[in-house]
Amino acid sequence: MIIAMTEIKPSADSCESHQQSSRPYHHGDLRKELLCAAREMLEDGTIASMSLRAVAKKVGVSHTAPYRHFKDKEELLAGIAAIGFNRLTARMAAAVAAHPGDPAGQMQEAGYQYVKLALENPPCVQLMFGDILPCDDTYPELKQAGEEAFNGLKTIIVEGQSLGVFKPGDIELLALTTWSGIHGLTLLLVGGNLPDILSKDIDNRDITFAVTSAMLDGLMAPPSTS
Amino acid sequence: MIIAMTEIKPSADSCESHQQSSRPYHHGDLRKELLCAAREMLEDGTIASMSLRAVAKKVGVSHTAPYRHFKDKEELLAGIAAIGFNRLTARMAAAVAAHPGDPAGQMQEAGYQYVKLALENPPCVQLMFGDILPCDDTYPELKQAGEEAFNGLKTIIVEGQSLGVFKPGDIELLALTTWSGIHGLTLLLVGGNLPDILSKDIDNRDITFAVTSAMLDGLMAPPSTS
DNA sequence: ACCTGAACACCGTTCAAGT
DNA sequence: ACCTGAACACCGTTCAAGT
Repeated sequence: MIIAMTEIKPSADSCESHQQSSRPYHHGDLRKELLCAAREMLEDGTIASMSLRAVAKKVGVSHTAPYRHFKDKEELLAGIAAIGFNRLTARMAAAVAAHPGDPAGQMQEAGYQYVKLALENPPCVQLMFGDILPCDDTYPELKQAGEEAFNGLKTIIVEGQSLGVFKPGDIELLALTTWSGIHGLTLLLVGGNLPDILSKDIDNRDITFAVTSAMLDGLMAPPSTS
Repeated sequence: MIIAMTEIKPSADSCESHQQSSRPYHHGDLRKELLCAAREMLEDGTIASMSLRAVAKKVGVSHTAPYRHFKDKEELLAGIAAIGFNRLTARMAAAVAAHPGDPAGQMQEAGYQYVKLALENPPCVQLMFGDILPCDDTYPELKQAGEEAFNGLKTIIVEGQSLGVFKPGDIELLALTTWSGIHGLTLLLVGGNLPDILSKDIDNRDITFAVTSAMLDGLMAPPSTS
């Protein structure tokens, strides 16, 4: 069964203040606070440099308190990755809404949103796709969040096909192809693996649009009509 | 200046035995042995689980000995990543040689070689592209190895254009597009992010060829001639 | 030159104990 | 229920000392 793309959670893009406030012992929602603080720490640093102990200290609890809410450091990381997928899904839906009836435009915009999100928090992307977390049923929330994001992409392709803008063909395969292209570009940009390759004055939006265009049109020359 | 793709080193695909042998104090080439042992440890485990101390123990030296040969754990990791790029370059060159005069076939084969190499040692790919190591001039050997691999791809595109098989257009951009597609597919496969998406009986070779075909042909429907 | 052992400041995780 | 502090087995890294 394919999971339908249901409602898009607003997924509050910001976090409450997590300074150690009034209550000396009981926090309002320590789980969320830890998740949020960890996400922030990830933004400037690596996954390895984000220690559970440091997160606990930032929130103002002892270094063993997180174990009341997460079995593991891994479980915390899985929570962060799930948030990442939810945000991606939300932005893709917004991209679709912004270009009604224009699947190619939707695809370009969705790709750019993907790139932008990734650049805001590269280590989070690493968490979502870097083979760090298990993709099986260990973290159902994570798995479902990932599938919802993929379904968002498939929706664009299905609409493109029904409008006759995209070629007919296996949806899963076409979705995988476009996902691969955008995903690969994103990771190359995030990883900084494109240093001298690109002209200096071209920005990420232009690069993303250029690459998605090339992907949509294909590389092969049209059959000669001679 | 673009660095030309020079000679392909055979880059011995296997390692010498690294059991602690005769010499009690001085090793023949401890640097290489450490690199090799670390690469092997990476194959079954994660980057985090591969500790410098464990590598040293496996080779049979004290846990501080590696510091005679590597400034850092990071420097060791950079050495492993460079080896990965060299192997990729070599396999791409072999893919080109296997399909003379057929750029599309070269591209498909190169893509498959990329996928295959990645699946043999996923954490190594993470090291090569996962934003873990700096891409600047900190590790010149690593940087050059990466550029050589990218040049191998560009070579295919240049030949394809001159034969009229591929569209004309900016080479860097087309190379980036195909690299992104293959790179993204590889990481999705390595990361296990494609669990229920794919039919169970289709193997990686078929998937890779299908995706690269879709990339070469593009997704857009041909302009209607009505 | 090359390697060792002790030492330091960090981890993640467990567990008995406190509120 | 929720949190703490001590304790354990690990890290990476430094440094004086050994061959």
